[in-house]
Amino acid sequence: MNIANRIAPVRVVPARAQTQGADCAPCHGSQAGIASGATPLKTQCSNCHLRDICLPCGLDTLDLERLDTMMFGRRKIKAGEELFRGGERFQFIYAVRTGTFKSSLMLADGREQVSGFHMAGELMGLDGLANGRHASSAIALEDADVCAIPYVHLTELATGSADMQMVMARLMSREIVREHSLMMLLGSMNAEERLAAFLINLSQRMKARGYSPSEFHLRMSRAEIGSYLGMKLETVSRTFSAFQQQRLLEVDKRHIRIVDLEGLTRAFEARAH
Amino acid sequence: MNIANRIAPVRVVPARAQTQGADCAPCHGSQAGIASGATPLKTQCSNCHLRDICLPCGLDTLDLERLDTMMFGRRKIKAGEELFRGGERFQFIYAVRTGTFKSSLMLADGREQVSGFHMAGELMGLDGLANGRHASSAIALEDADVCAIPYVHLTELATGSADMQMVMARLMSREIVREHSLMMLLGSMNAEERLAAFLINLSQRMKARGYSPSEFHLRMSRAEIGSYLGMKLETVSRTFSAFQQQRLLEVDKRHIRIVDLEGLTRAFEARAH
DNA sequence: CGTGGCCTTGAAGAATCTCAAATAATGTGG
DNA sequence: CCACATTATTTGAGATTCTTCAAGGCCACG
Repeated sequence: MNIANRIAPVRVVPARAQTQGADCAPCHGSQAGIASGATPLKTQCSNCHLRDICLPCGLDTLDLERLDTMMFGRRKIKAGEELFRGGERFQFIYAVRTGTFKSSLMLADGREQVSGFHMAGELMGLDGLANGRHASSAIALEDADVCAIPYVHLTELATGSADMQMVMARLMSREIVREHSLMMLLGSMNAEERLAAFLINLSQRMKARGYSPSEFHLRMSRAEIGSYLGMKLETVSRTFSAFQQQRLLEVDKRHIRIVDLEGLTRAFEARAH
Repeated sequence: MNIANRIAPVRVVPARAQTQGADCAPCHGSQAGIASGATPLKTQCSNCHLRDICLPCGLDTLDLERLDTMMFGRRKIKAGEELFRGGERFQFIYAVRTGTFKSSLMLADGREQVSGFHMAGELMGLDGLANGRHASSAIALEDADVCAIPYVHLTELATGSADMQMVMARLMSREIVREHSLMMLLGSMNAEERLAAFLINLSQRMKARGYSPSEFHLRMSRAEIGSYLGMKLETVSRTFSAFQQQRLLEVDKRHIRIVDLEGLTRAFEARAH
């Protein structure tokens, strides 16, 4: 089993059908309830270029049509802005259309812990159901664009369709599994393994979206990577340098080129014992 | 905000209604599909002493009656035995009735990472939905007794009831939030903070079940605590000793008495910065 | 009463963090 | 277009925390 698959998306069987606990969603016309920033755009899940890796993935034509009847608002978020904040009332689930987000948890003393990075087709906000309030905040790392999916509508839809219910449940479960991987990583890996796992996971997600899996641009800072991986930014930086010296990567600031994927994979399987 | 609340259960509003992503479930009569160990016992959710902290929590009388019509199998597990294993086909969600479990993830190289401890009224197995296979294993830490809840039945029930759907979704979301807390802990706390958080969380869960919050018996070994908290067993042991010297605890092997809860709470809020 | 498992403790070593400084990249206002 | 402020990144060196290795004690069990 490939540990990299456990780091976030977790893709196991047919691939396509499980990109991540995140997905795109139908989008056409804004709707009451969408807070500021809603743009009256008309798009539908069935036409969305992300349909295969997003929410509708796994649904049959009938359910897809029903999804299309929903009026999802679109929302544009500028780099650095919050999509939602921890503690805020939970109303929507958000599907990333373009851009990248980080989600993070706040401690009373102000410490921040990044709990995930989200790219096109991935969902955010699932943690809000528990208490009716978002547990985490979502912040755009670059200018971004999301579908705001009213949770109540989704529930209504699910009431009639077992498939739809299944999809929802699976999405949440996938989020749980994704977090499992992160726990694993935080609980029992060293710096090199963590960073290797992170990069391999990113690589796979880029690939799933049609981008080069071996060369990409990081949207997050060293500090954010560090927070996510449970290490200090200096350690992240040093580990990047180490990988470069081992000729596994070529690093130029945020531009990454994976030179030796096999080696990188070994880097996080190579446990002392 | 109390970080302890973020360590596992995460209880925010009225308390009762959110004990943990785990719950008891109706139990009467065994049913086809329950593997070995099923015992034909007849109990119903509505009569279960765990009903307020388990699955039925939050359901109205009608839904409760519908739950009662389901035939849940009971299963006894001896200390050290597996309830289910990672990779196994997902069929049931399990509610702890008596005893304590640990759930853990396996890495290819054999390393184990404990991802949670589960006590009466808490649910296990929610991570199986994602791929139709359990991602983690559940092992009894002492002789235990569970309700095996066939997932498909639950889905059927949910198809008719928005409330039931809500309950399910909330359970899963709670699991996500619970894991958030662990991530936070693993990602940004030192040994003392981790152990303090762990003990405070345990204390709260004991209290919610009617046991003394200040004096209890640990069901897990130092190694298991260590795995869960991302530290070595020796470090766990040393940290226990340190707390004892600081007169926060009295520790006798697995018997714990919290002498100074306030101090313990400070112990994991007291960050260097 | 011997054996194995679990826990505690010490001492040395390794990994990571902290502090500090230099460099590079970016944006601002003149 | 340039000087300057700001932020992100890299790198070094010492401090700290946690781990590793090792030894001994306690307890339950056969």
